[in-house]
Amino acid sequence: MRTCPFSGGMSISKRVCDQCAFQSVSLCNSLSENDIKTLLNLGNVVHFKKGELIYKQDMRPNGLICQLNSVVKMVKLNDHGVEDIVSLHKPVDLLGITEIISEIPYQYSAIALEETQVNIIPISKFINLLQKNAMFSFKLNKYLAWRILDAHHRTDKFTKKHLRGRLADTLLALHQICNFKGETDTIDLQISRADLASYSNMTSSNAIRTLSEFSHSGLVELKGKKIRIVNWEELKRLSKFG
Amino acid sequence: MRTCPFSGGMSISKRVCDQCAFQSVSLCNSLSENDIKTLLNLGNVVHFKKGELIYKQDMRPNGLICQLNSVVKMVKLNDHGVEDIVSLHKPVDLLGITEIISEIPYQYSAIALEETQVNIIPISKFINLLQKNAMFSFKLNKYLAWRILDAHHRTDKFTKKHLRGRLADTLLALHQICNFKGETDTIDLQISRADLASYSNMTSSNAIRTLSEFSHSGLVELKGKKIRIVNWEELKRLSKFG
DNA sequence: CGTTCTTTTGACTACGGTCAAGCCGAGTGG
DNA sequence: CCACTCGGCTTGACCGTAGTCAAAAGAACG
Repeated sequence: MRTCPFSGGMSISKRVCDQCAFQSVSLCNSLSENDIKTLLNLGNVVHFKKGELIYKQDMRPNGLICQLNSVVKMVKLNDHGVEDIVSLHKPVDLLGITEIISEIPYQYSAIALEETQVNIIPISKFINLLQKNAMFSFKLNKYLAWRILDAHHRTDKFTKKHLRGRLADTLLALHQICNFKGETDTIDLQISRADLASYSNMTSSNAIRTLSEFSHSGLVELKGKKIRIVNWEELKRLSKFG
Repeated sequence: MRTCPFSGGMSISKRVCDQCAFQSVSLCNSLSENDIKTLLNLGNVVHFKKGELIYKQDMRPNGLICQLNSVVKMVKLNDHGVEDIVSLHKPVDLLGITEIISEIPYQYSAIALEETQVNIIPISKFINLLQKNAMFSFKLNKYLAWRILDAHHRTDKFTKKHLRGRLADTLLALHQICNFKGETDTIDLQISRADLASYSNMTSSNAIRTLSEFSHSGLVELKGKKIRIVNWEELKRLSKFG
């Protein structure tokens, strides 16, 4: 089993990346350990507290963020001034890379869900690396291609599935996002029901309703914000179509 | 005004690419004329008739398709065995590049809407170019980044807009797709109402209903498959939110 | 222990999907 | 030249999924 051994360019711990779902694109699928080291050597480490804003929508990027420890959520202001959750990122991943490469302002805000460190790589150094190192650039193409496939998956999720399917999909995705902590069946993320809902593109009323439906039919067990997946098979079946 | 002067590596005609909407990603935004020439020199030209299948979903790619002349539609089989339209591509564009880079089977089928020529580049030659030429690889990163942004736009279209907004968005996109022919206000594409509907993620009943609503309120004029956009401002307003 | 925010549940509403019938237009044959 | 047929287009009536709104219960914070 391939491993993705990074944590902040400080200490090197093991993180299993082969479990990465389609939905949680990992840098480790395309970049080698040395590639990531090369990248991290260009930047410096910055500390963020729980709930802190890493960068803000509409601002111009001034550094590529390499997320090293905890889960980061991407949010976007909707027409009603509410922040919709767009995606969740687990370590190791690159934040804001699309905007940097396209030379546009951030499309989303990035928020650390837990206390975390990130590595910030100056844009010029990153671009220089890409323009000089064909193999690195090639691997980044692979990473971006996966992000495209992931985006298509997301569209399919929202256009082809009903409440139950979307929520099941979300739960499986959340599990993939936070399973790097070693927990097996339990989703333990500090996200509200409203976040859960907007990640599934539904109202929180419906997310809660559907979740309690899952709970009553023995698919999951709810303990506050913690969700334990009981019936994996049925949940996967629902996420395919239900 | 920048121009994108390609047609099949055979004769060189002018195609304006600066008009490219966000929705109709063009290769010319990221690759230079010389880059595209370099690419085309690796492959050979193949001719396709109107309605002909360029490649089929679930098959393994055996060449990168560079689309040179006419509009190509991407379709995906849905659960009911019907082909949903996923995207439309105008020249010059690369088809199946995501699958080739990710080394997976085609996610969609590609169909030529009109008689056309494509340039087919052997995968090994293409990969070799990427791995050797850092600058080319870098520019392809830009292209893929645009595709990611485009995919996000698509998700937004489907999750945040109602029938009218989605259809307005589709009409503006279709115009961008086929305006390379020189027509100014008219969308002249050989696609059925059902295609129009599935491109807008709605039933054909609703696409037709909404289209005739647009027609009655003077937004568009319908002449068979041809759609002439009359009230651009209102259509753009609707596509933002309606 | 009260204030405030989040979660939960219920009743109502509306957007959009389903289904079916009628219409139009192109191609075919009498 | 005019029925006839067949496929896509159009419209209407009905229904189901999911959004809105509100009220109450619970959790978190000082």
